[in-house]
Amino acid sequence: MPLEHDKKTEFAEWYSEVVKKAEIVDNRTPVKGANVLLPNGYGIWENIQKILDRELKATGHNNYYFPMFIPEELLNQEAEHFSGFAPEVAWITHVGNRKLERKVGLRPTSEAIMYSMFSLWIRAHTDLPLKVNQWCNIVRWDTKETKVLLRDREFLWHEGHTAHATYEEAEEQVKESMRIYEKLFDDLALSYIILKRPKHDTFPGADYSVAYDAPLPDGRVLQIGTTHNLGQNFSKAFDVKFQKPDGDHDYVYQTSYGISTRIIAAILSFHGDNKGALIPPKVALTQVIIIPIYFKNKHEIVKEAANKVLETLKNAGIRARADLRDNYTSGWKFNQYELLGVPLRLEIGPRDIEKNQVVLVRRDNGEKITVPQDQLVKKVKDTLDAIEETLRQKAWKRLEESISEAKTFEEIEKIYNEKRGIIRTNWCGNPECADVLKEKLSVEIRGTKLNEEEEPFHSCVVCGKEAKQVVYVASAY
RNA sequence: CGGGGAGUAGCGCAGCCUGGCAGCGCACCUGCCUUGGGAGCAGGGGGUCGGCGGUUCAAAUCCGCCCUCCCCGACCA
Repeated sequence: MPLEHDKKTEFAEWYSEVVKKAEIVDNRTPVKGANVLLPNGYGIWENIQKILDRELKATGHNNYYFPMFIPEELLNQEAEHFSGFAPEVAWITHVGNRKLERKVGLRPTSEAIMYSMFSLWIRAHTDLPLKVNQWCNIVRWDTKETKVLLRDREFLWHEGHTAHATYEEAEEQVKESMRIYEKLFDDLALSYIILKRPKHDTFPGADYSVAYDAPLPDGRVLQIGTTHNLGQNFSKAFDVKFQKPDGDHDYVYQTSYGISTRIIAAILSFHGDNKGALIPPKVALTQVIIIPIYFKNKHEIVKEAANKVLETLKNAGIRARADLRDNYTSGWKFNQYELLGVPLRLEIGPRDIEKNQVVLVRRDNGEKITVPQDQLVKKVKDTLDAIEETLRQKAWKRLEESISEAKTFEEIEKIYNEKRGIIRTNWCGNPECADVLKEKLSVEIRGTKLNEEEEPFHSCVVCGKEAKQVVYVASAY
């Protein structure tokens, strides 16, 4: 077994191991929580960027780049927003030996800097909607323990920010962002539950937040994406006004949404196994690895055949690579590329050349498929699709299995101790009851179903008073 | 921030108690040979033993101070 730790029984250790051995991240950097994304990891991000960027542009977003420096007074302009992020903002206080009169923060998110510019750009309803996207790095200097990709001090993300003339348009924008995200998650074969966050867990300064929680194998959930309806909270704070057709003035209605490199942690956790990573085909740096099977005196023939197959696949738009090195045995390569998570392996040796065929081996189930050369491209594409579909089905099955129901505190406690997962239960709406859950069981009220009023089926799981909502509770990263 | 553990080659570790040439496995380089599930043989390269100071003829080893990382807890958008 290539990995020393078992995914099922030692998930935390397995995760740390797979992140490093699958060459996703090298965290041997001088600064805790700020790591190197290696080609096999950054490649996932680049492909996510391509997918998202295409959709964002198709829906009228434009890419911008804003400064990463945010003066304190600007960040402070929306009080709730500031107090939400203040504890983890990194500040520049000195330049050389000279102390700055006003310290400058490194963006923990870009609302403040962006909206201060929006107020300069937006004059009238004819300037709306404004749909801004930015790809950038973010700094959130957690003093507590960091964890590769799950909680880094510096990470990459995309952030969409829009301004609209009406609340209804902003509502529509929230939905559009969700459609874009759900399409991406589908490409990544991730499953999730969509929740409207409770008040106390709403993005600082937002009217409400919608988030995607993905069930990880250890029973905890990971937020893989989020979208906020900001209402007029920020436009009032940053004075983003526009003139309406009737001549009146109003503050714009805003939304923001984001997906970060954290999602790579979800990809690894969902699809990896004890052999290593398994990168979903749509985002894998290498989709097909070609391994020549050499035999004495037949090196050149095999090498030539492998190169020919490589060309064919590349010309068909498939991200293929051939490992022609002869100082590693084919067995070693099989294991290596399984560790790296390449979804499909193609073997070609003297026997195959004679029969004018190749052998495909699926990373997800190890199945070997013999393919005539003239069907090569089609079979490879079909198999990549089949792998993705298998991963997707497994993912949704996991979500289904992770949800359970509890009426009483004792039941939650029991479920928490046995398998965790997502627990459907009832809540009175009092934040104190949420605190009790967090303190006693370290589980959080993650939210309510978004477009579905669910009738409480019991009294509040903590205090026993009348429940107002059906909520979903989980232990989160 | 509190409690515990650990820093020796890229990785994993031994050596420390009892001071005396800095080692082992994997990885890496060269050559031969091999290749359909992690081959073999031979040769080779790589070290501020976390840092600073002290004791000593002599420190990876003993003493002091500091730094970093990991685990548990607290805290945390």
